[in-house]
Amino acid sequence: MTDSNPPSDFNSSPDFSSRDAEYLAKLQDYYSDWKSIPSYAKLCEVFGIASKSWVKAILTRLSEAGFIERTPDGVWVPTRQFYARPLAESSVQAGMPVSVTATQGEFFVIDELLVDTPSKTTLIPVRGDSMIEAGIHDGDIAVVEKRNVANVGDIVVAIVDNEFTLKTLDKERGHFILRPANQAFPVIRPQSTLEIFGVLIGLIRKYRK
Amino acid sequence: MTDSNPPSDFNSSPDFSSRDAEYLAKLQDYYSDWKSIPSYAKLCEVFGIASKSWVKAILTRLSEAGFIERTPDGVWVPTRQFYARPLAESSVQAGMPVSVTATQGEFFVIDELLVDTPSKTTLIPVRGDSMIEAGIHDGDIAVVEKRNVANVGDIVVAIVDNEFTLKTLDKERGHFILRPANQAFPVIRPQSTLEIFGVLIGLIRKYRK
DNA sequence: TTGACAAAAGAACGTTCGTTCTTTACAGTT
DNA sequence: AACTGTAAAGAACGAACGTTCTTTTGTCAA
Repeated sequence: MTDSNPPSDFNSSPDFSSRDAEYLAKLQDYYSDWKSIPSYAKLCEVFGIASKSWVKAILTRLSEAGFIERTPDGVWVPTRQFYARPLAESSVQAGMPVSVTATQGEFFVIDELLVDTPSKTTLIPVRGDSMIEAGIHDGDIAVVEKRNVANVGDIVVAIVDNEFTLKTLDKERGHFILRPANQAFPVIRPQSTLEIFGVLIGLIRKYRK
Repeated sequence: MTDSNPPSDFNSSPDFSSRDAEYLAKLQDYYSDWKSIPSYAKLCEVFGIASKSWVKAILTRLSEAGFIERTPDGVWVPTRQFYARPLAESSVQAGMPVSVTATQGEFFVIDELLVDTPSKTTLIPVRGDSMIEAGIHDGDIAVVEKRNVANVGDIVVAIVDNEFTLKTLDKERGHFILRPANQAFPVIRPQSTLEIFGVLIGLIRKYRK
């Protein structure tokens, strides 16, 4: 019974059986705990079987299905697909509703989606409401790429009078200014030079918990 | 010369030398490529040294410094700290500026921060402006946990008349309703039963590129 | 120039690993 | 009851692995 009961609709590798999907789930659980794919002997325990050669056969099929791969040194490692989050094809209309059509689409790893250069990226919690009209709320987490240059229109973390602040960078009569996205707050016109700490490249919000 | 030139200010383990920081960087680079910590022999190449026993000594120190650990089976695995993003202690005041004091604080892995149960979490792009007053913009990515129950006040992805929509769940005279966060849009009062696809647990925004 | 110590190398060894090949168990079909 | 294919088990083996212990190299201070 090969693929008579496919595990899900995002894989159609011919030799990937529904039982393999169970093995994949167990491997994903183990990896989620330990961030490592263990030896064949250990995988016997993880999979609940007793045969190393069968473990190898399973991993080979998981590899052909694109969930894991081997380094040039023969070490099994996960692929993107292994631990990625599915991105639904249908977007939700926050405006008008749209038909429920497609199911599974692309995959994304959130971390990789938001971070280009990890060593230069930092997370900064946002306090206050001065950027609320830009959809940046108190409690949001700003993903900031540290660099001291920015373009007009960028939202930047600037250091003004030795203080951090998050504002939109703009130019007024040849001088850089920092513009809040809240009419209750004043535009900041730095007296001396304007020092840029970094540029906002992403935003994270976590609800409830 | 132990720690005469510390690698950075977020670690003060007594036996963690500045050279160990270089080894850590090389290990992080390798791990970033292969998502795996290889054998001691391979690490000799990675570190540019020739001694397996010295590799072990290095890994032991990295372990004591909290960057890696061993599974019960002896496999080296990274800790959170190994590949985490720093979270600045000072928040940025989107409102009023705050002094620049602290430097490095906690660490977070964005993926783990936003996702509790990977298998039930999906990403859905947001289209339209009906939730804009909740700071949810066109083009944002909704992190949605798939489940069919929700509480009043939750922002939910609901299926109304076979259509997806993102709204705040509310109750009106004993009936569930879906409330937009934009006065230009109408409250949705489902005729039949209201089907919940999932609950919004997070939001991601990516600026520019 | 000797001593002391850290950094690194090297050798030796028992264990574990992945691989290959052969064999068994089981279910469905004829 | 025999056939067929899949799923799994098991044995055997050389290579690779981690560990431990000993030795060398380099550097600074006395």
